[in-house]
Amino acid sequence: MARKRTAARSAQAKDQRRRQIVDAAKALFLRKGFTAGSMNDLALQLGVAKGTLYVYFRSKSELLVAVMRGIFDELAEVWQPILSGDAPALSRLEALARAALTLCEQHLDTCALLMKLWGATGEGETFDVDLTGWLRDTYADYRQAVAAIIRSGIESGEIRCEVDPDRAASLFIATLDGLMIQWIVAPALFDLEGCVRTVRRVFLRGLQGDAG
Amino acid sequence: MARKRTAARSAQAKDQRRRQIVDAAKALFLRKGFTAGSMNDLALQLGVAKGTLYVYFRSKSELLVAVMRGIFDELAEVWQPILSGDAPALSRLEALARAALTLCEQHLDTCALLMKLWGATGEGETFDVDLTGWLRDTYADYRQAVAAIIRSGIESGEIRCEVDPDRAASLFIATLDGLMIQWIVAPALFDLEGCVRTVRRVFLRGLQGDAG
Amino acid sequence: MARKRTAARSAQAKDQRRRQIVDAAKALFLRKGFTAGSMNDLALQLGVAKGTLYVYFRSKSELLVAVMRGIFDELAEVWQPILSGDAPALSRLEALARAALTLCEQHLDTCALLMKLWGATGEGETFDVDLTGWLRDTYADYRQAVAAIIRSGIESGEIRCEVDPDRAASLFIATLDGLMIQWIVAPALFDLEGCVRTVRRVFLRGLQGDAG
Amino acid sequence: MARKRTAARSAQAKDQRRRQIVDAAKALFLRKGFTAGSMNDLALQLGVAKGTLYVYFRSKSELLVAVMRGIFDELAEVWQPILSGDAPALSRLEALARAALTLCEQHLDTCALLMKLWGATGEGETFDVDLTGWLRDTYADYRQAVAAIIRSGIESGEIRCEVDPDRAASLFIATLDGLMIQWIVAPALFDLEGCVRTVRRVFLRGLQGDAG
DNA sequence: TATGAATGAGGGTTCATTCAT
DNA sequence: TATGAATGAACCCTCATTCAT
Repeated sequence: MARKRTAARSAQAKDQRRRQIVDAAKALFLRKGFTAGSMNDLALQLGVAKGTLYVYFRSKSELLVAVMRGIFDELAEVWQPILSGDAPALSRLEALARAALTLCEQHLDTCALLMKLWGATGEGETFDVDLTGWLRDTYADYRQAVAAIIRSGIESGEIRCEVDPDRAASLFIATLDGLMIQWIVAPALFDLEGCVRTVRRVFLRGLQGDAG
Repeated sequence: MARKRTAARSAQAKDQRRRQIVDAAKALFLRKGFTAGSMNDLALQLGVAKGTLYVYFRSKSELLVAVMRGIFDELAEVWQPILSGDAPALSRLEALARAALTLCEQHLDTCALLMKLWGATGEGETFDVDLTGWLRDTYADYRQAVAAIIRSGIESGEIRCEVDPDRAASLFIATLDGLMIQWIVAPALFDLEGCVRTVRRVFLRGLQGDAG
Repeated sequence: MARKRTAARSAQAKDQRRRQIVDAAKALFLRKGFTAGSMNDLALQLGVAKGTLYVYFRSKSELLVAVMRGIFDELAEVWQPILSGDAPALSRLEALARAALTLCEQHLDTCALLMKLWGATGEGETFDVDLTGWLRDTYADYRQAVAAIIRSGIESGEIRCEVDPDRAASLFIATLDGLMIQWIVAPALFDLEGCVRTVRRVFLRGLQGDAG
Repeated sequence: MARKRTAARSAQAKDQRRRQIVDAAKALFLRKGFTAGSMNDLALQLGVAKGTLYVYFRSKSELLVAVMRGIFDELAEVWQPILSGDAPALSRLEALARAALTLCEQHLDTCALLMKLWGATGEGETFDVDLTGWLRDTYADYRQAVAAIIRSGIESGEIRCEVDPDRAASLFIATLDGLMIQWIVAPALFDLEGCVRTVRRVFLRGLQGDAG
């Protein structure tokens, strides 16, 4: 019994340590990029020995995967409630846009990192993990979820029936990704509400039935 | 006279060599990314000595700049005629989208490189050149050109007057960038005409006046 | 406790390794000069990996500083007792000369290295450390110490009062440096006692009061 | 006849070119040291192609020899008249010291270069020319010339007979070399007349017969 | 004679990773 | 579990030298 508790506590401690490392790695990769950010830097910043990192992650690549997963988990956290909600389609799309862009605004650094990491994907072609594949699957999941919303909008008459739900979902996500890029390149130029309003007035309006 | 011709021939040869190097660098950076792609690889691929590269480019960064310039020059070549044309606004926007996406389709590698390089921008201390600034300026130029088209569309009544030209231009470019990303991540899923059609049916339709 | 002992042993081992590297660097720089002697050579000679050197010294320059410090420490070890002794001035000066020249004789290689390193000082942009300044200060220290001896000799009547202690100290050190140079250039021609005798018969005699 | 004149003119032009290169090399080696100063720099500074340098000098080492020869030639120019003059021994020695130190003062940079080059002597052990040997011979020549003066001073009774002319000559030259070193290390501290006066008051006084 | 593109060995330095402790 | 010394391959870049023109 005592043994078990100890083990549990230990497992918990290990998890916490892992998280600390991932957080530090996130900050490091953001500052320096994946290739340029070194395990040495990371160890120094964490105040542990270089070898310790390899107790928790088998390689630098594995660490990269953990960091990316963390980023997409954050997005999932804010999107999931909206995706599984039952509001009208157009307002759910607007909510998704607002949620994604809010996340950008709050964690512009994280978004920048996403771009950096994504540029690193496939780099050196020797990753232990298929990052590109994982990214593709993640994108597909989101597209399907958005397409489902659009499809429901078409059924309810909110959205014109000639719209192809899958393609429109792609376009929707593409728009958000593209806005994120611009935000990163020129942070000063953007404001959340302006973007959301334009998405509503142009994109969502484009989806809308003529009666709308 | 013979001297002059020789010099001219030599200058031409040098130019050609430069171009060869840039092309090879483009391919290399695409495959491996900027940081991971080494000058050694590049020399090997070109079948020249490492030192030769430094006869043509003072540093790896300078090579990167040349590569990026080349990419944007390609885009400019297809966009410029459309931007300076006098077709109706909506059809010009559609033409821009088709041109950009066609370029993506034809040079998916180049697009991927663009993303990679962009992720690398600012990575690792400093570049010899302010790449980020240059990228930001280039984006701004394109945004203004698109905004001008939209503005003319509003004047001609093609586009609804409540649309903010600058924001809509941002959205337009963002959409294209975002589509490019998806294309890179999952090349199999996309087709040019489908994308253009969706841009027309959703985005452009969203811009259109009610009369359209 | 065991931990502590281990740490102590480790620190000691590290110190020893450092010393090994400095010694090997001394030998290398002597043979090839600072710029021409490479870290590669050094590693090969020590039988360690190139990277190992950078565990102990951050850069080649830092290694150079360590080497120079070592050389001057040797000199300080033999001069200090004489400088702080209380023998008559002239015999102390003779002792200093003999000590310095003996060191030259025993470590002709070290002397040659000193000259080489000194020539390298200021060579090639910048060192991490102000070697030239350090060298200048070290020289100044010795000059002052010698001047103090001469001054005491003047007070005791051993040395003529019209001698300028500071200038004479300079001349004394210059003579020793110059002899060192000749020794290095033509090792076969010199013998310790001959030099010391000539210093006594000419230089010290020149300092002496007429009564001497 | 015309042929001959042309050849003469050409030879003259070649000589002039050689001198230009040596001068530029002197300046370059002074600034950067021998190893760090590159043929590229040199060509750039001269405004000629890299290959041109190899028309006049077979290698970098040969250039070094030319530079060193030039430096010693300057010294020879001021010493020769004194050496072959017939003034009293002590005043000739003083004249030599003044001449050498004046040269130092006027061309401190050249002296510094001498030290640098000298440090480079034997560096890499792959010189095409035996620089060390040449330097040793040059020193020997000067020592013999000075010894001859001292010997004549002994004969005339100016200098005490127990002085060993060869050793004293060594000491004399050593003193001048050592002063040069100090001058280079701390230029601010030295003045010509002070040095000469001290040489006279201490060194030459030490040589002098008791009657002096 | 003069050129300058090309070379390729070698420069100092970094870094992910391993392993004995 | 945690360490950190050691590794060695790879990094970008420099440079004396050559040779076809």
